[in-house]
Amino acid sequence: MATQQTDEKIIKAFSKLVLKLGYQGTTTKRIASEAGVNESTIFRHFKDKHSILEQLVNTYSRDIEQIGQSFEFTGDIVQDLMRVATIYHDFVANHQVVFLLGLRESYRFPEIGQALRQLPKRFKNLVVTNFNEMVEAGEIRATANVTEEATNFILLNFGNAVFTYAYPTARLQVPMKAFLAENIRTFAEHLQ
Amino acid sequence: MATQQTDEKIIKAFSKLVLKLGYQGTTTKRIASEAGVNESTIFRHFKDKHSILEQLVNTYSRDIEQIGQSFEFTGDIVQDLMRVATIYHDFVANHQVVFLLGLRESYRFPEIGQALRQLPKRFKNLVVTNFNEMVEAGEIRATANVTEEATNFILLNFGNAVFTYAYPTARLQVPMKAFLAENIRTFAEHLQ
DNA sequence: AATAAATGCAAGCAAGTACTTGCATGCATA
DNA sequence: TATGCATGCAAGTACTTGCTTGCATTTATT
Repeated sequence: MATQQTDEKIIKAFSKLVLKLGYQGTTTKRIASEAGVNESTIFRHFKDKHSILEQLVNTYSRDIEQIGQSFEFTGDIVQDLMRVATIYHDFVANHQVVFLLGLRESYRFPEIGQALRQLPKRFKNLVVTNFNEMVEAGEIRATANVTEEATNFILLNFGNAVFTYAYPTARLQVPMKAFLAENIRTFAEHLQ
Repeated sequence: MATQQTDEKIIKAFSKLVLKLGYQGTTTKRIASEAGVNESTIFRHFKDKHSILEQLVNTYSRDIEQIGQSFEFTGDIVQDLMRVATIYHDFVANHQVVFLLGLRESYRFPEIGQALRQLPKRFKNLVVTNFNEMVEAGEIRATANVTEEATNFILLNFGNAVFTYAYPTARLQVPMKAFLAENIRTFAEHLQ
């Protein structure tokens, strides 16, 4: 029942369609057509439609654990925050489907919400660790409230990501590169 | 075909259900039951299901134009930003349904996306105006990049709103009052 | 009391949905 | 060449959805 090639075709089609049409709009017939596969074949590879999503969420969760494992702080706050932000946005870009489905359908699929929540958690830890080291090193002034600053940093990046992927046509949107180079820098400099 | 009372019952039921069940999950049969009204009555008041949503979006758009019309800056940046943030979050709280539907379904209903985009625009204008005055008044240092700071401010608030309403059960979430009192203050103080 | 408007009720329709089934066909491996 | 596996194909099932219709009943207005 499983040539991996077909699995991938289905997942790829599913992903592409979900971005355009949402979960419900992504019907099994459309998936089949987009994947160049018969509808019945989908159900030979996946128990049901929901399992396709499940597989994507699993990948997402597995990838989350890799985040920041080999991250080395440079000691320069501006550089460090820019790198953290870059990692964050790369991750979201590579998991757009789960990210968006989490926004749109987490009320219906609690497990996605569950998995999604790990992301800010993980990044907040990373940032808090960094901030604490920086305070000790004198790179951040001692009066700074580390927790709030870290939260603000995450919310800023999260807000930008939602804007970028949920409203691809909006105007406020800052191109990602400029956002990382300028807005994150602005934020970081405030801490010094 | 129109006693306003019934109109309101339907809209209220629709709103309540959409928050829990999303647009597609909010079936006309459920609306009827929640509103205590016969299903056919819904279609005597609204052309179709989508028109219920339309009416909410119209209200949203009308209300947006009121924002900031009578806003007077105090000259104290911390206070001003806290007030702007409060107005923002009150607005979102009063229009949760449209805000959430915009997040979830704007790919399907472009008009909602359209209406939603006015909100950050409007607020960004408000903030930029304020910032420019503050720079002249010496309340914000002249070296500050007004546009980026304003964008960051909006994204911060937006991110927090999305977190609050899209993931009501998440843990990173900062209670709104604390967010306004502390995180916004932290942000504002950086500008001085 | 008489008229008209708003609603309830019950049945139903057309279209779409996820998913199934039985069989024929192609393809690779042994 | 023969066997088995993955797929295509076509038809169909059971269910849900938005929406309609015809008629009886209530409610408000004059």
